[in-house]
Amino acid sequence: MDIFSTLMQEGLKLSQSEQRLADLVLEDLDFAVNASITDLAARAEVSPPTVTRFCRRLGCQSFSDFKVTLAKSSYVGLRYLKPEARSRTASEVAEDIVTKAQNALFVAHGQLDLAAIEQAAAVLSKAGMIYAFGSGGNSSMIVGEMQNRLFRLGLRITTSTDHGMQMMQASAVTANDVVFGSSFSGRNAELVRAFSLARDQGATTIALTQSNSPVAEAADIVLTVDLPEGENIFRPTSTRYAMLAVLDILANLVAYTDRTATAATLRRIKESLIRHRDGDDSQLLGD
Amino acid sequence: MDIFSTLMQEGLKLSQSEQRLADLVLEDLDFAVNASITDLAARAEVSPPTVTRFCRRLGCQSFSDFKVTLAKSSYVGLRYLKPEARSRTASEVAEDIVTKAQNALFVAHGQLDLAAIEQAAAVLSKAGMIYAFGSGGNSSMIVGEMQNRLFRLGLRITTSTDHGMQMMQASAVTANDVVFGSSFSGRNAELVRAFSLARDQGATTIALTQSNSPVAEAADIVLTVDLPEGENIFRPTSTRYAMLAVLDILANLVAYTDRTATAATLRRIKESLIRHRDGDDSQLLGD
DNA sequence: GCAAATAAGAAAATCCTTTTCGGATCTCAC
DNA sequence: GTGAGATCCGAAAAGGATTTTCTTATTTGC
Repeated sequence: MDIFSTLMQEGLKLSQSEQRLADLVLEDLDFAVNASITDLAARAEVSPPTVTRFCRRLGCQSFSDFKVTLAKSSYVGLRYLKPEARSRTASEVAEDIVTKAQNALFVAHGQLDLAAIEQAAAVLSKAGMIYAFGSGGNSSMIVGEMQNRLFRLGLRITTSTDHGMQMMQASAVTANDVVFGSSFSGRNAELVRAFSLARDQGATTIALTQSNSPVAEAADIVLTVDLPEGENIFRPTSTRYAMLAVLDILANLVAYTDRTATAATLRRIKESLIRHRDGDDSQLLGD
Repeated sequence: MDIFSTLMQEGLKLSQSEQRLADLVLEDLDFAVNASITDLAARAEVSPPTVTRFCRRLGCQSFSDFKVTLAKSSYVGLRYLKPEARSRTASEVAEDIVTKAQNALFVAHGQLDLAAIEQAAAVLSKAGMIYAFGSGGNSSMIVGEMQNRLFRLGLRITTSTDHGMQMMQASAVTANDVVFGSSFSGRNAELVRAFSLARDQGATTIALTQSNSPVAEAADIVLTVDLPEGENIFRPTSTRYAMLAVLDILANLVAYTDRTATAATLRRIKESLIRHRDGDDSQLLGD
């Protein structure tokens, strides 16, 4: 368990002085991580022994252990709390985007519903045919990646970003098929309709979207990614990174679900990669 | 500058004892981060003052400053050095994929050639027409994203994943155009040819690829991402995350290059988003 | 209202870290 | 070679930081 989350959680039983320490640490992580025990104690208006006891209560052996743990575990979360910086220079933009992407991964990881992902992996690996639907720039990237990851495992998968085509395909599925749909906002009404049509046919539906959204409610299995997005319209959404990760986890689990079944396909891909590595080939599989 | 990279770099001028410390730290970061100065000194067979001097040489104020810096900056890198873990459970797979993605972002951020990105942004923002080329699952995702990010800024951009079409388009460009090409391996021979054709026409070429590769050498501006990829064929490449980040930075810089020019387009997009947010619309722009 | 538990600081002890100092080794010009 | 100057590095001491111990409130539960 990560110490940062521990500190933030509500139910934590702390005494008055310890709570003051916790607040101080959360409020100024930079200070907490760099200060000595006496400085920290002074600023929280407690005595040094109280700080030591506080660290022990949080599961650390000593104050320095606490500092190291804090420095490690909160590195990503630490920057998350800072107010939106107005970045202008290339270096600021780079820092900001990379940080946001790492944060998105960090937060999404904490939210992961592993049971749902495992269930989705099981369903996908047994599917007769997989239809991956998504529209708009971001979701169409996601379904493209979905295909890119799953065809390699020997699964039968097609994608569509066209609503008309999605409706027709959703009407044509059989009970053994799976319809996978991605929607960032969760309010893609056509996707909801496509799910509904597919469920009428007895197919299983999987949504990758925001929780408590129409799309989420329309699907059998829901993989949720709920991230706060900044207001900067110049900034591409960092949710993409999180969704990509969910997809990668899903694909990986599908691969592991039935290793013997996917092994043959993967071996062929690997051989193909090795065979072409030194030739004048365009490295399609690697690219 | 991140202390982890500093430690690894070759040209660092360290004395014998200091080198022994550096080796020890790199070899067992976990120990280095948790040990006291006396323990560390004892294990490196040097005296405590030498450790203090070592920390100062690396730009830290004190030993504890060094430990915190190490814990912070190497948190991601630290796990990177660990041998490939055989992950099986869903939770392990998730942890592994998220960590690798964060690592990829972390490492790529450190390698960024900001000058090249700024140059690319300047060239793109002034381009008459942009052609984005990439083949294979990963690179075609990248060029798709490239289009997704740049059309929003009012730029004229088309993509192609088809070599034949790429050749034809590359032959048809004018001096004012830009050809952007992505290749994970850097050995996409057709892309090299397309770059060469485009340069013959006087167009500017930008590559997003591995450094010192044929594709990198064939382009005017090179945005490099050099990441070691594990051997696990089941595992999707984490380089995608890094490339996506480079793209986001690029797109953001393009947006900032000429705010007045892109402002109009962005405003329309924003209005469109707001107008459709509560309607029965598929949220195309948001998705 | 009182025993037991808990909380928290003062003081002391311990341990860690840094500074100071001096000896050893190396470098390099002559 | 050889001596002046650098550099390296540990011993010892000084100075803090951290923890332990002890003690005194304060709270809790009965």
